[in-house]
Amino acid sequence: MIRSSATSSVDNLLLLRKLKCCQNSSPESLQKEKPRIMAKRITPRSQDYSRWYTDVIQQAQLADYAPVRGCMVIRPYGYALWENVKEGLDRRFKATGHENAYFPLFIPMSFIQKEAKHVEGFSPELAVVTHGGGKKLEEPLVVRPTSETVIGHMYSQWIQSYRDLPVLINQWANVVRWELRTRLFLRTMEFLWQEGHTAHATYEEAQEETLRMLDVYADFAINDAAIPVIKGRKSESEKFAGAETSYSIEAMMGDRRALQSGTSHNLGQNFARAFDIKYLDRNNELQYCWTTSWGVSTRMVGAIVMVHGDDQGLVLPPRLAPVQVVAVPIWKSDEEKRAVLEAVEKVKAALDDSVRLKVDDREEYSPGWKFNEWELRGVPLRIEIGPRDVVQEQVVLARRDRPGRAGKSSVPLAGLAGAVTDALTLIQNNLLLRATEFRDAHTYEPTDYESFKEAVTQGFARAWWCGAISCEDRIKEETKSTTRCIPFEQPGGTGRCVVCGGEAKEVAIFARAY
RNA sequence: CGGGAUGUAGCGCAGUUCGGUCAGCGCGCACGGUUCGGGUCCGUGAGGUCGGCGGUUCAAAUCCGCCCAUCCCGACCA
Repeated sequence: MIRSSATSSVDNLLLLRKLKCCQNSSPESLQKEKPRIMAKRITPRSQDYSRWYTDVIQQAQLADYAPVRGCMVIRPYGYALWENVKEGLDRRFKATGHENAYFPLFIPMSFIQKEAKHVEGFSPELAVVTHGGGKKLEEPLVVRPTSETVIGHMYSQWIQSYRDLPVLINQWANVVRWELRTRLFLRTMEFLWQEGHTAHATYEEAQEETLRMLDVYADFAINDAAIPVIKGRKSESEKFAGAETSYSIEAMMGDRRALQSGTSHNLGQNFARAFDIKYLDRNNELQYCWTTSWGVSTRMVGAIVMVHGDDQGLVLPPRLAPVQVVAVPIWKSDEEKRAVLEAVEKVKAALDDSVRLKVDDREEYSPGWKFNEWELRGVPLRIEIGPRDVVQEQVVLARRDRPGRAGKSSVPLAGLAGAVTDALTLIQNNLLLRATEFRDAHTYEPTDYESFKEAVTQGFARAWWCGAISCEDRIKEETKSTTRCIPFEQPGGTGRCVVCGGEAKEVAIFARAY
């Protein structure tokens, strides 16, 4: 995964805190403010985006900070979301011929050191176990930051012949990278992910696999997560440590910064040579395998939060939402209660098979309170059922993607299931449309360096680049933005490098990134 | 590792300048009532070795020293 200098608006944050102190100490503001609202309020995105992000995650109960620095606890609601992400990906992996397996958490230190670029890239962020059972270990064990090495080691034993190829294995696991600056879901010291590892007889097959899995990621992101992504190749300086070529899907977050949301690597024969992964071909000649690896992590959850969320909280795409529909009954008298709950039973019967439905019949909270709560938690569709609805044999549907009255409509109880699935489809499509429009509205095509510098403060810059590292470095140094990827979709022809004016054969996407 | 800041109830904070009813407020939580179509309102109550250790003092949340933790900036980052 690619990371780059994350300039967050910390100064603002500090300022805010100070401001808040001052307000609190002023006696009149202390008494009359509506403190109840304050307690559950989310910082508006426009005021402080990163604070909004953590507010939403904590208040929606996706995750919480762990007692260990840089680590987080994924709470049941957040884990349910992750499980849906897993399911969507896993289904696609199986459909493309992959099997799941599990490799160990501990990796002998010497393994990591076998591939030169791999060591170089990973050593600064390794967690190393030196003692076990009260004794110093002969050889330190690395807590896996990724598993190319152990898996390569095993592949070298499993693969003898071209008949054994291809090997198509995926594993769902946790990995550890000793990060200095962490953010919930986006970069934590331990995170959950999936890592696919494949071995092939030829470069072409490996390349095909690498691109196939990138397509799988893009398909998932677009169709399940409703996140538009740009597929492309990583620049030399941004590629995976040990890869021949890296590819990624890049998405634009709500603050217009980029987030790499999945990567796929053609590892060439680098790991095959380091781990001796060889096979006999049809001519009885010994050949090195060609391997690939590809991964998507819990970072995807962060992307979902940042792409769709608004100032009321989370907005979850229906395909992935742990709760797709929440029903809130409303009543005053016991009599009404009976009638309303009876209607709720009908709703349940109509929807239970087709959607993930939750009935919130808690009596200790008012309907208004529940509305806010479930909006904060991002439930795509709400059903309100009160006495008036019972009389008219209808319910009120409220769409999360259109807050307030605008998103409400009355539908008859008869045929509710159809109306609900239609609404969910509508919401799913609308989220993707909205995110795509937002991204496109903030994507620029600067042709000179001055406008380029402005563009990367506003969103994505799609610009000609000569491919020189010096130009890339200058951009990074002067604009804090990085090469996100060289998109597959190219205008064709040649242009002038936006930095040096030299001949450029490709355009690249530049942006400030997480 | 360098620079900055913070640590007082589950959460957010006041109190620290000028040591002495300084153990306080709001939210949350528990109980009772009242409300319920967009975060009802009222009452009662539980809850804290003031980050830790040491020092100064008749007296320390408050002053001094050391330590620890967290956050931010920088460095670093497939």
